Amino acid sequence: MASMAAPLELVLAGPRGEPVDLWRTFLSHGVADLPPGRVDEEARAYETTVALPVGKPRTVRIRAQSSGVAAVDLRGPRLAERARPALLAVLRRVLNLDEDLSAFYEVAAADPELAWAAAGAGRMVRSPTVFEDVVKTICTTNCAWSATQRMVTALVDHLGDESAGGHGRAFPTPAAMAAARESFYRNVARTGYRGAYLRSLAASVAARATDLEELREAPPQELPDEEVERRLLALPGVGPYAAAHVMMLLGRHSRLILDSWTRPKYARLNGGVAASDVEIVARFAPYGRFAGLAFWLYLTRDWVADDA
DNA sequence: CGTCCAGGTCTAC
DNA sequence: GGTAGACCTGGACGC
Repeated sequence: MASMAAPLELVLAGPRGEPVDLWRTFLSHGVADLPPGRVDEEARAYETTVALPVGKPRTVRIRAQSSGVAAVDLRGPRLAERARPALLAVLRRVLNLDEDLSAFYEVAAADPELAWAAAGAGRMVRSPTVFEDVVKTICTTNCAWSATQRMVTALVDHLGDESAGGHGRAFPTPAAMAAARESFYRNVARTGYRGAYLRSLAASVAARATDLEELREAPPQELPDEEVERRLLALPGVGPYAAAHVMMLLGRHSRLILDSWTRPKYARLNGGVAASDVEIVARFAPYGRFAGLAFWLYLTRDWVADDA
C-alpha cells in the first residue's frame, strides 16, 4: 500500500489521440461558467463541485499541468482511495474527454476557415449530468445573462448539497429541485414562468419517468440526432434553441444554435451583413453532422487568442 | 416612468 | 406547418 496518494491527473487526449486544448475547453461556451462551475481566468483553471455516487460532493480545481496532462486539485479532506476512479470518471465526463472528435478534425483540417480548430478546439465543458445542463439551458432562455446567473446561483446555493470541507455546493438533484416549493422559484430564484417548467422537469426525472442521462450514453446508431432532438423538444421549456444547445454538449452537432447572441455575432463576422436562419443553416450544411460545431467554433474562435 | 428586450417557448389560431 | 401574443424578470434605454 502506497504511503502517499498519487496525484489526481487526467490524460488530455481524445479516444483516438486527438489533441485537447484545455483552456479553450474551459472557455467553450457560456454555460460552463455557471455555478457550481467557474472559470478562473487568472489561474487559468476550472473550478467546480460534483456529486459522487457515494459520499459528499467534491470541489475540485482543474488546470493544465504538463503537456497532455491536467492536474486535479482536490479541495477539502483527502479522498478515499476507492472513490478516486468515480471522481476521475465524472471529471472526464465534465471535460468531455471521451468524445471522438477525430472525424471532425479531419474535416476541419481540410477547411481553411476551420483548420485552426483541429489543434484541440471543439470539446465542450459539460455538467456531470444532462439534467443539470438542461436546467441551466432553460435558465438561459428569454432573459439577460445576469438573470441566468441569478437563477442558477440560487438553485445551487439553496438546494445543492455542500461538498466535503464546505468549499462549494453541487448542483441540486432532481429530487431536491422537485421538493422545492413554488414560492422558492418565484421569490428566491426568481425564475418567473420558468419555475413551473423546472419543477415539472425535476419531478419527472426524479420519478424516473424521464431519463435524460440516456441521451448522453446512447450511441447515435441507437438514438439518432433526430430522436435526441425530439425527446429534448418534448421537455417543458425546451424549444429549438435549447435543444440545439443541449445537443452540442451531448456531442450531437448536427443542429445550429440560433439565438439572439449567435445571429448578431454571425452577422458581425459576416462583414456586418445579417443573414436569415435559412441562409446560415445552408452555409454550414456542407459540414453535415458537424454543422452545429462548425458554426459554434466559427462564432467563438475569438474567445481565445490564436497561438500562432 | 414607460418601453424594450435579453443566449425563447407555448398556445391558439 | 407557419405565425401572432402572452409570458416572469430586471437592466438599459428614451422621454
